[in-house]
Amino acid sequence: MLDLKFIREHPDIVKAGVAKKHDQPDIDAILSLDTQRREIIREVEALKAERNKVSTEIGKKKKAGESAEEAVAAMRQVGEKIAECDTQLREIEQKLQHALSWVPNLPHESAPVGFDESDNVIVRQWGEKPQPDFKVLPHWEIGEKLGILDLAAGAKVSGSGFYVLRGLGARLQRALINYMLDLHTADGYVEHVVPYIVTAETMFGTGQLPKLGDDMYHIEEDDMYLIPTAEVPVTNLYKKEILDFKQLPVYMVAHTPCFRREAGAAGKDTRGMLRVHQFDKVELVKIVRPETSYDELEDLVKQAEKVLQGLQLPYRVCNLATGDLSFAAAKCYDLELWAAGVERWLEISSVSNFEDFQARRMNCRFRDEDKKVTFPHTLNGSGVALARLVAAILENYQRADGTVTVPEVLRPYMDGVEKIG
RNA sequence: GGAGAGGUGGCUGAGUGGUCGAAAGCGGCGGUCUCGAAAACCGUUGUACCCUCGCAGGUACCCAGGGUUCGAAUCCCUGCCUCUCCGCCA
Repeated sequence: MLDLKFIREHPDIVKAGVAKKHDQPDIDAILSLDTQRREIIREVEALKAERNKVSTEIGKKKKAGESAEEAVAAMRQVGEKIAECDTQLREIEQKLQHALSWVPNLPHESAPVGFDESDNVIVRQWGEKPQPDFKVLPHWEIGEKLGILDLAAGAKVSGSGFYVLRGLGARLQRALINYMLDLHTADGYVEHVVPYIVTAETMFGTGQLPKLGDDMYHIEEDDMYLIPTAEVPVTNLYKKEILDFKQLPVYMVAHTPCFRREAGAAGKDTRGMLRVHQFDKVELVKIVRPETSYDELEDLVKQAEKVLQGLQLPYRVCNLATGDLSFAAAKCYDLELWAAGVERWLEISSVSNFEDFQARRMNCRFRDEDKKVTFPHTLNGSGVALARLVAAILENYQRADGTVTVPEVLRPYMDGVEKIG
């Protein structure tokens, strides 16, 4: 959520910012509602001040045994007027809140202005694409051959878009999870186990609601949502809190499944495990002082890169164009992993700075050295997403004889197994 | 799921429908004292919004939302959460 005061004082900046994101919320409507709101507040507060004053006097008179009929009658009328104004005010504030909740975060100046992903800027690339002298099979083929990936079984149980890992395939995923959690916790991120089902309010806090409601699984009976990312429960751990500045920065990590309806993605990546309704992810979340957030963002990207470097997987870092930024993000780097079988760069991590956008929605604040209460900045990054990572390993570590080498860092997590098949 | 109890400021905990944003204690902060610290003493100690250049004002908030009333932390209704007991269950 943007600061209403900021919108009021800098409507042109806001309009230009949302335009860069190719969104068109009605900023003028917000400004007009804000004006109306303040007018009514002034009116109703003056009435309330009067009522409070006179009511106190009535109390005193009654105590003294005097009659106060006139004042009571007058205040009854004032009370009616107050009720009217309050109703009006509530309506306006609801409208304002609604309008405000649909305004995206503004992009940071260092995000390249552009329409979509084709305008993303490649910042750096790490590692060499493997140059195999044989035909590398896509992960779904090698996975099925080795008996470690069963897409048909996933479809049988849950329909398309679900996968089953078996034997060393399942073991490989578990090894990856442990490897990543160990890596991050060693660097100071505190491990968490969090709920996978959250309330609508929680979804609002990180900005998934109201705009992205269609992409999530909703449990109607309880009005609860399956999390699309651990970012949601982990960041919201701090909603409605006032932190002490000494508690910052907060570094957290959690492994969770992620559930996505992928509405609107029909027909894309239908094969394999590149776009599925459920996948696991290790997520990093930071809550930091505003003035440090862009340094923290760079560090967070490096933290995610560390995972891929450890696995010796070639990747590149992209600075997302404004038009490709998500609703809540001010700046975002994507990590894209090269997959030798499908011969594509796979988006495997998204590392974003939300500035105070989420904090304001969650009402998470901190008290600084001068006791001033302000919003911290929140960041998160995948460290990293699993299904695609497993896919990329099956492809990049594939050998001509149809076996797959286990990346060295994972062997301690797999009883020393060096290859699958 | 059933029965009961309860939700008050950072914490503990008081609060007859009127002067209560709320006693008291603890904690925190500032000061006096001290070489320094502890103790003691004094002072201070919520958030949001409206208004103002600032000072000063004003409004709201005692889990949340409604209601009764001239006036609600206090009375009524609904919801949520916590605790205890029972049932069910990994």
